[in-house]
Amino acid sequence: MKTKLEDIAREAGVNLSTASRSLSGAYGVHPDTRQRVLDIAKRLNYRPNRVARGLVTGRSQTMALVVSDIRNPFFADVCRGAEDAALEADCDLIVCNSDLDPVKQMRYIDSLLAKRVDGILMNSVEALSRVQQEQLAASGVAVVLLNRTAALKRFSTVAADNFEGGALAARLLAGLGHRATANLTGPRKHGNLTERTRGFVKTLQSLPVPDPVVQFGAHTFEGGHEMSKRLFAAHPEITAVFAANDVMAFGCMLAANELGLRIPRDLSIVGFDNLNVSQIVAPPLTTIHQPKYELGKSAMELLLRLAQKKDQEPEHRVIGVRLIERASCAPPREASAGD
Amino acid sequence: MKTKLEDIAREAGVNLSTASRSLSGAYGVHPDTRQRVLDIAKRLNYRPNRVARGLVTGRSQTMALVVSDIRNPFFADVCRGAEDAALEADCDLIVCNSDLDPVKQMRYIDSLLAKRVDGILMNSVEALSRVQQEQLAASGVAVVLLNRTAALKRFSTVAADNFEGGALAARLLAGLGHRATANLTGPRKHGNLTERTRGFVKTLQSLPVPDPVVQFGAHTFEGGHEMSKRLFAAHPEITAVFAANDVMAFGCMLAANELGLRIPRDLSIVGFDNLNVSQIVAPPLTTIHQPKYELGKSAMELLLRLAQKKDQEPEHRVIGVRLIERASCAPPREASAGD
DNA sequence: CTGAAAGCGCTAACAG
DNA sequence: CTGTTAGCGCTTTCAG
Repeated sequence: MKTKLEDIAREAGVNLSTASRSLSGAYGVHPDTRQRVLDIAKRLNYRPNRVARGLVTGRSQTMALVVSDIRNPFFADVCRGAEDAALEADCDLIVCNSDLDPVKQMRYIDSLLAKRVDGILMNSVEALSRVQQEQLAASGVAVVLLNRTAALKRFSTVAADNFEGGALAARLLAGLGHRATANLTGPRKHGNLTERTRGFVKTLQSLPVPDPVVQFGAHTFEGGHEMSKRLFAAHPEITAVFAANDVMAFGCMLAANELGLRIPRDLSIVGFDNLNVSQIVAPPLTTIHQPKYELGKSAMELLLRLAQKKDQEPEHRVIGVRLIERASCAPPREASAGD
Repeated sequence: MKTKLEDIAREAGVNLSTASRSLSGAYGVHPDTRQRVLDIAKRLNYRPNRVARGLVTGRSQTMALVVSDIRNPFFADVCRGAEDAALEADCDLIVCNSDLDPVKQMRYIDSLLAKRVDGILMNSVEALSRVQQEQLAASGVAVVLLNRTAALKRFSTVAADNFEGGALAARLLAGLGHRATANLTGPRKHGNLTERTRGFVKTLQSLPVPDPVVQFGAHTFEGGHEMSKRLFAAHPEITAVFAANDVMAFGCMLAANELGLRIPRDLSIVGFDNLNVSQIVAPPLTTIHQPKYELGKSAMELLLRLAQKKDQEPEHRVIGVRLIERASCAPPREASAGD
């Protein structure tokens, strides 16, 4: 039914291999012959079967991206950057949502390896057991991680300077006069988020300013919402919160609204990511900017290089962040009121 | 290097086909033999090569999703729904960002067909020429479209009731007393968005209320921003705008803020999609809700069915929408001030 | 420059 | 229940 190489070879009166060579643009074929083959291929609407080719070449021209959830706008940006880079190398991109679930993540990896993808770009590898990580490394696929705290040093990584981002938030809030602070962060195994927390806590300690109360939870809108409700109930003295990403910050804002807390009068909030929407929430969110699209793009470019030439040294790129000051932060009321 | 079926067959002292049968769980193999093979496979960390299997079975266990831009949270939601449904059927999902660019879209389709994906879920087919659509239909892949205005009736579709959504917006705004309205919409070829516009315009006319000024442009945050700046400059009399999706509405809100227009005092805005963030923008956005995740999931389930049994009648599902009233709409000032 | 032939790793008849 | 035998559609030596 589908026209195959054999059909066009027969039509052109040449051998299969000549047809193959003509189409793959290899040298060693007479221009006329080649043109003839090309014309016939076009006329017959020929589409080379890439899975057959893949079987012999061992490359699938397919990359994979494993993230916790594409609905987080951060990952959507990363995904777009990765996809654009992949497209330039004529590769397609499979996306997988792991929800940070070890079972799910391993299942995906198995499937990807079975399909012989050329490379895997992963949010994180922390959910995997040591043996699983070993297996992954042993499998030979190119891997690059989107965070730095890889248990195995052999994986390449590209990530934002999360520690510095947390530090930036700490300095801002402390500078404004906040002493009772909190931090909303993701699951303990989430490398990037806990790095931000570490930067925040360490910097506060160095200033010195009292330790923040840190809440671990789901790094989603809902997670931020839940954590905040609990936080405000247990710690009414809190005057500022640093959310380890913007969507958690949004959840926090919602919780604040529900309790009648005014931002930034009663509560200062700083996020992390600088999502597009963070400039139009109420009030516009002060946040740490990281170049999301570029991060995905850069990571995919590295992955493509790794997939091409094996046995390359792992590389570790860290990407700068910066503070974006908007309207969600102000000095604490107590500080000015002397209460 | 990688262990293959032959290795485990040799190790188990059975024939290749017996090994194959044991692993694929087919009937007709002695439980003991089967268990032995399974054990050896596990011990050797065997991963069946799915591309080899794909070559013989003709199925790749891979689906594709072609959207304009995954960074639009609407598509991220749809994508997640589609991915979850695909996962249940043991399929992976390739995602492609077309930017509604005909060349890019066709290039993706070519690549997907070459890889023999089992099905394609597409935002739209409007960007394709008639012949391209014919080719796609002739290729035999299962296709389902995420909008209803398919030029070719043979493609299945699942979409929200876009016309009704536009009508809902019209009735709300007209009921509030607005007479000078505008509509921000996407490119003319964008089926869903123009359908919303049609519902809006027709309903206004039936009320009757003066025709809105409709602006066509990029259906993105930036697009909404640009269109709004132009709109407010040319039509200062406008008191209400219906944006054909939430991200354009956000862009509109930004433009309004920049011009010092207060929402909803000076300007009412209604969006479409009911994105998560629309409840925390300033002010919370009145919008038309459509079940995004479910839409993607339902569409993928249909696609999976189509991919399984060929020659099935195309199916057309339309999913209900509803108005979510929040704080971005109010009666026009002129109406009450009598100006 | 072109042809013949040997696989890539797996499944699927068809026999036994 | 198990083994034998053909391929799936393409690339790639190796000869000519």
